[in-house]
Amino acid sequence: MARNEFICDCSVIHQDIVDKTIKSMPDADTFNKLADFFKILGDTTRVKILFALDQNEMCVCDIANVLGMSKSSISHQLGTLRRSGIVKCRKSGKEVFYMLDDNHIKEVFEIGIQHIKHKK
Amino acid sequence: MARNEFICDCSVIHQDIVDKTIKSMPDADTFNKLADFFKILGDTTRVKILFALDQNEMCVCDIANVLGMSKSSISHQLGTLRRSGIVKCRKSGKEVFYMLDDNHIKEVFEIGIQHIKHKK
DNA sequence: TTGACAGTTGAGTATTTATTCACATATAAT
DNA sequence: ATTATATGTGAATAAATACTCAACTGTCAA
Repeated sequence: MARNEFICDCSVIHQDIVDKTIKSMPDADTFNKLADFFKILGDTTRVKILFALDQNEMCVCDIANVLGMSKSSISHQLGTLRRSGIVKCRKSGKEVFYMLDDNHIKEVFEIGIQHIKHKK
Repeated sequence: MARNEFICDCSVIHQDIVDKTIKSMPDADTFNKLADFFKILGDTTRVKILFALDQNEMCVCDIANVLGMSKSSISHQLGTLRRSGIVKCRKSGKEVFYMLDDNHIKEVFEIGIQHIKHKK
């Protein structure tokens, strides 16, 4: 009770479960990085980009045309994906070709699709 | 060129790739649902809740104590998770026990952890 | 050098959303 | 009935963020 009043306003019902669970929890940094990873995938535009890049490497202009969006918005999102280590790029003259830099993306997508089909 | 000027301001560099990719893209609804699924996972509090529930079913008060957060915020997040079909609950007297309702969660987490370790 | 094109980027705006707060609901115990 | 406890919920606030716009860099070609 002494500790809990500083943490939240409830009386703990199952102290044993709470203690056991707290011990098993990874550190905050792991949770933050995990959430950040999923946050990146949690945007329609980025999901489309990643799906497209899973098929071919593409330049910014190609991606913009596939998604029917402006180059600027695509470039912003590619920057986000690049900083997250999910895509990488290679320059070729004036063009910059983007490609996936994480072979887990396809697996994650497949599980996601299983989820949405299961819950249709 | 005629179509592209309505879509974005760029001249398409690789029309064949663009056309092929557009054909392979799922419908917008699928992308939206996929992004929504990942968006749910893209929050530190919800990730922690799901990790905890993967170990034991727990009541709201227990979860609040494990995370060190208010019952209200936990309840809000549980509502979000419930509406997304990721957790379900059972009532027992005054208490409401929450548990996972999607066996894909653990798999998705494992892939996410692989990602963050790979990119440390 | 000049122009055209591919891409990047910072500021601004509008939308989404996580938490808090206050209150409501529900169940159990007295 | 009344009280206490467990949870749910609407409104408000603050923070995060996706897109647009305008300007910029860098590269190629004439």
